[in-house]
Amino acid sequence: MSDNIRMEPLDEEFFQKPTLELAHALLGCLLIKETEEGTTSGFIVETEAYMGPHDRAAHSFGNRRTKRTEIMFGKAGLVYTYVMHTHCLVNVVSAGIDEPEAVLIRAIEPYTGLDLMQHRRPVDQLKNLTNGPGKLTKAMGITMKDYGRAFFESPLYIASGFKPEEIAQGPRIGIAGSGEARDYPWRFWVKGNKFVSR
DNA sequence: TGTAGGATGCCCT
DNA sequence: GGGCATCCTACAC
Repeated sequence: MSDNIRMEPLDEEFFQKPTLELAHALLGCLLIKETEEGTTSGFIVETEAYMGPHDRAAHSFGNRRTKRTEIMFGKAGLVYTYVMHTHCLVNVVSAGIDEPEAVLIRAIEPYTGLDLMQHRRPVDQLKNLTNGPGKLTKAMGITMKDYGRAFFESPLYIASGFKPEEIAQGPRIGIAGSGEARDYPWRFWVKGNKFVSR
């Protein structure tokens, strides 16, 4: 991990790359959320790509365009949050206008604001604080209010972090009912990082 | 207007 | 490994 971390948003252009490439590139980046309670941040260590109209596991499968998925049709770098059961999950919109693809942030390694994160989400072991998509949003205070924001602007943004030594790739999680799409190796993680969800 | 079903997490066997 | 909390969305009537 680099010791000269800059907590400044990446350029909008960073997000303008093919979705699978973006899912790769986001690993090691720093995710930052500023709230009235304080600022928390963590390095992205696990992502999943959702490839739009032809990906049965994607919300935008078949070009489904609803109030919920609308933001996926927007430009790369926008924030797509949605509620799953009792949790809020956060995605980075990718690809071009009218190409509803996205990258789900599945896990982060806590960096700053540890106290605030543990206050929001008390856990017995640190590794359980942010090792899942619903966990990290709660710890960082990411909610539906962030829907439609941009990851290249405060208060919820992504900065450069460290360059992962080795990246692993495999099938996505929690999409068993998505036919053949469940086997696509579109999940990426920092190999050996203990905050990866599984 | 009703209802089925999750890109989850947690607690129990 | 399985059940359930809990709630919004999508879609069927």
